[in-house]
Amino acid sequence: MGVEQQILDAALKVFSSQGYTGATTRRIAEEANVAEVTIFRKFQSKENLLKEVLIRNRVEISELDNLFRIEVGADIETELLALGKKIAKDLGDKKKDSKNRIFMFMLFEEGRNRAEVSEILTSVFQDYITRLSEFFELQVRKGKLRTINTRSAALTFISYFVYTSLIRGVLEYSFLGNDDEEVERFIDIFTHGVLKVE
Amino acid sequence: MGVEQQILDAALKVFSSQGYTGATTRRIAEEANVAEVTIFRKFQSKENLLKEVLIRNRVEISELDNLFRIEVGADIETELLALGKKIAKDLGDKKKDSKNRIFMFMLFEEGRNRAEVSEILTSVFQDYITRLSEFFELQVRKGKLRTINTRSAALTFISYFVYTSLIRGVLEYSFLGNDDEEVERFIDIFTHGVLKVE
DNA sequence: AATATATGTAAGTAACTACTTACTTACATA
DNA sequence: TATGTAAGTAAGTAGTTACTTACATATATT
Repeated sequence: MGVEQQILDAALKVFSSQGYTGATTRRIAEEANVAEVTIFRKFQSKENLLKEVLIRNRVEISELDNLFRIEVGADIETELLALGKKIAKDLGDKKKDSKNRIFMFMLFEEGRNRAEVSEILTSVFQDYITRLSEFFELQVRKGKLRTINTRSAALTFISYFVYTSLIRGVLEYSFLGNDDEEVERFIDIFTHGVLKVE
Repeated sequence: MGVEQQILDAALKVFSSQGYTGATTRRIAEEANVAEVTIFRKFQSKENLLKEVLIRNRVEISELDNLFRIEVGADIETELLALGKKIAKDLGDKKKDSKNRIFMFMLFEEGRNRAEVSEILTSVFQDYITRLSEFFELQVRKGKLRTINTRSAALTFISYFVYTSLIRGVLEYSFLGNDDEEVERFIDIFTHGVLKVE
């Protein structure tokens, strides 16, 4: 792996856990197993390093495509469940080689003060919502879902997964027990609603 | 207003917008219109100041009580809508004198590294979820809601409001249009589900 | 063998930050 | 009037941080 990539990976990791201000170039260099000066030779400044990390971790449409390529199940609930589990896994994934979505949460804070960050967050969010909306739209046309506002459905869906992933990283001990069971209960509510039908 | 309170208010504001590491005692002093040294005389350290801010902004049970005191509507959907609008308003409120909920979002970041912060977040989260669960539990017993996992319902509900409030503060221009209409669409989905019933 | 390139080591700079110390001013109360 | 208290002013300390400079080393290329 090239030195640039080592640095980018390390930066992603340290920015994620310490935030932009909290992350030091020294710490990033340590994590990347390079000399600190190498960071400046390759990326000029900490600010620019953040930008590069941002650019290279922008969610690729192709990645999203992959996420939405789910097996067509017998019923829509099964399909939604499969999609939900996939998204939950994707968001919670902490493996080094996978794009670290936790990074996004650092960005929520940074985004309030840095226009470039806000811009990227917006585009990622937009991609996700659009993609999900299209999926729901399709299901409505197929007659599997009722005629709802698909963007609102997408937002409801996304909210649950991003938020639970967020709190999982923060709360002392998670009351959210097993991933999959929790997702199943959400999908149940999302599919059928909470209302008692007489 | 006493000097302590001025400092606490300023700290809340600056911590919220800059994060703990990004906030400087100098900036807080400026915002509070006091000399920097006064902060240290009153609160000893920046760390301790954060703790005090945390303690004094802990969501009071009585406040939650107030939030859940909603009018009993004709149907459950109307009640949920009223509750949702109230929560959205509470979370989005940026008035100076109201407890600044944006602060919570800073805490999500800080909570990953600071046990005291995580502890407080956990208890606030727990309070909210418990309170909402009880509300749903009651509605199930009343026969207004079907027999669902009420904690999951609460989590779904909370997720939507916290997440949308989060992105509203970050994203460039909000695609989320009007508050109330967006909430209405969420409540529709939450109540009836997305499934098409034949 | 000569040279260029990529990296490391080490020392340093300028700015900033949390926090301290010493002294001053304003005001309330005894 | 004298004294205590809460606040300000100002200067400073010690540590950290982003970033620079100068020099050394190793490896690949010509």
